[in-house]
Amino acid sequence: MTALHRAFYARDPREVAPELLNKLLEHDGRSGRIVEVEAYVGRQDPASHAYRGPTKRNATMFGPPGHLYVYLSYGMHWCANVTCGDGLAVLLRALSPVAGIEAMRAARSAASRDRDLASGPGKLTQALGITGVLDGADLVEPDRGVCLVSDGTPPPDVVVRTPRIGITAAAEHEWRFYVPGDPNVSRPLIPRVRP
DNA sequence: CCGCCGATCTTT
DNA sequence: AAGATCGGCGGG
Repeated sequence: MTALHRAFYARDPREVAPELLNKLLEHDGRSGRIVEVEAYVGRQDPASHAYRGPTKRNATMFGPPGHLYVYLSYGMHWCANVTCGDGLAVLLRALSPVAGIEAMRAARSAASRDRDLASGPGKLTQALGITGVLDGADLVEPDRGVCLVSDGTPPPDVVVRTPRIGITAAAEHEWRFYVPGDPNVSRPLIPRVRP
């Protein structure tokens, strides 16, 4: 494990998550700036895939940190996480497109505006061409064409924090983080509570 | 703009 | 049977 991997290792994903904001995710000539993430706190988090311990699906979450955990959501959308070791992970929820935008438009025919290209966890994998074959890829010392880098832009001084989207268990925790004012964020506001 | 609903398939 | 989602459709 390198020093860069150690930046993720066994660290609380609630700390790692805001630090990932403004980093770049690159794949296949396309890249986007990370503008929205959520922390999943492993065995102690009922909303995490790792809550019940290691399984075939979540094996990558229990592998080395700084790797990509990809899973199929609702039978049709791929979602991507950065692993932090020991079942801990950060879900990548939205990107601001930076390079390869034409390729993203081609991959995202449903997007009528560029702000819809990667404004959700399933959309961003589609925009970058990330699928389950990349599950387990090393993001720090890239081995399969997908990587996480910084272009020197630090995380924002102020980060918006809200409850996580689309979960029912442990919904009370504010473990979603996003860049204020960014038009690519999946849902700018705090999700409404159903009566 | 907002809310509802179906698609699709893996996991429990 | 539910799920870390998305997009099309209808209504306001």
